[in-house]
Amino acid sequence: MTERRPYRRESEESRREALILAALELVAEGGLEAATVRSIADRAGVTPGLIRHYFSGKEDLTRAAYRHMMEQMTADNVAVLETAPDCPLARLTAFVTASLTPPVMQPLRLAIWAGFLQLVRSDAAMRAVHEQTYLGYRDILENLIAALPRPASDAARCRSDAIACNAVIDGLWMEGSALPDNFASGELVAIGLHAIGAILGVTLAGAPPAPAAPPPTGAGPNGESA
Amino acid sequence: MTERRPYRRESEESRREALILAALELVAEGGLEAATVRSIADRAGVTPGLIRHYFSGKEDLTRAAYRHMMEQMTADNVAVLETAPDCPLARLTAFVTASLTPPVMQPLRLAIWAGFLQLVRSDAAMRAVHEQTYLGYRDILENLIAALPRPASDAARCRSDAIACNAVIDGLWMEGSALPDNFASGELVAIGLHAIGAILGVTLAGAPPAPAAPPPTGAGPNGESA
DNA sequence: CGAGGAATTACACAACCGTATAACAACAGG
DNA sequence: CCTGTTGTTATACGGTTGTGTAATTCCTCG
Repeated sequence: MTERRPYRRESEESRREALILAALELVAEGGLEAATVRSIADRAGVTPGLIRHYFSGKEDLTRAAYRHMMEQMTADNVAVLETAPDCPLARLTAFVTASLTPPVMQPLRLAIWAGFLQLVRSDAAMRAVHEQTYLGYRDILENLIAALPRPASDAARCRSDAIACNAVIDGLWMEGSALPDNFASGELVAIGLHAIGAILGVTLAGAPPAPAAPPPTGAGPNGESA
Repeated sequence: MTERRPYRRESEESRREALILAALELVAEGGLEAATVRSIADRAGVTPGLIRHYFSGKEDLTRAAYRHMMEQMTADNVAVLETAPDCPLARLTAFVTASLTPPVMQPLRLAIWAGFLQLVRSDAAMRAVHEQTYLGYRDILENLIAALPRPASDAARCRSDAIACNAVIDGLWMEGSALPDNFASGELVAIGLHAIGAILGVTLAGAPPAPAAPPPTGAGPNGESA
């Protein structure tokens, strides 16, 4: 006669979050295929059956995890705007800098993002999440650009500029995450600020707000500070 | 008594290529997890056991498929330079345009690229292929930039400019592939040329060489023209 | 303090995965 | 035409996957 494992009842919210975080960790470490129901449950400290109690299936959990990461990534990026000064140039600089430094720019996040991308293509619900997050990010960028003191600020021009600047950020984010050893510290931020400044016709001073601050140790795949 | 399936003997080269193409198609359609030995063999018109006759295992086939796609992608992009005129501006314009139009910019290619990215992180051999392809592409771009008639063409400046322009291309390539419905035809090319022109301080005429040419029908995931 | 209900575990099951191996058949050389 | 080689198929096996279901235990409420 084997003894049944003891357990504690917990709130639906904390259980769901624990399962989502476990899934994200596993995707970051070994790709989507490493995030099986058994490994997720094991890392979350529960048994596999519990997943189907809080999610209708593995696909449901996967969608929730993807939405969680995308929202937190945008939130991390937007957070810097709340403590940024009123000067439009400084706000844009802070936003771009945040996009190209941890915790937003992290190899693990690229791994998660890429791992989910295949689902974005095939699953309509996940594509909606992706589209909403992407357009939301670009909208913030477009507003920052529209607030700049520039001679001509056409509406269509602001859209094009936002797409271009977003591409610069995405491209640098991707390359810096995929090949972190090929770039010096702060190099990508300087390049990004210079390129975006050239596109917009303004000068973005690349004064680092925090001089070479390393990422917090022991952070999870989303850089959440516990 | 069931009848045994008839078959034809074929060369090692054609069999290997058929298996690689089948694997790429499946990764493009349903991600890495869709490319099982059975589905690959089925699409290639053979039985699963044959895979292990031409490859030491599934991992071996996966590596070969990744290398095949990366090499063909670079080749497609470089091909336009052979028929481009001598004018440095026109050559850069053609190169950027090719990077942001089919067959290089294709949703299926982004899917394949993302599907393999997790292996790039964990497998040293695949990371080497990735790094070599990326740096090779950027090197071509850097040479095109260095050839431009510009006032100051510092070596370090050329490197920074190449990284920035590469980021623009990568970002637009990614966004255009992930959300193809959100951009008008030719919009990404125009934005890319304008942004890169602004970064480099030159004017890139966005004269479309082929007016609204649709991608070739029935092309495989690599756009190979049979 | 006792009972109801729900959170959690435990177990079972069919389907699928990659791999190994033996049997067969298509083609080449005599 | 026949025989040997080997490309190819067929089949089997252990392991893993996602899911369905019953049993159990924790907690709340009366």
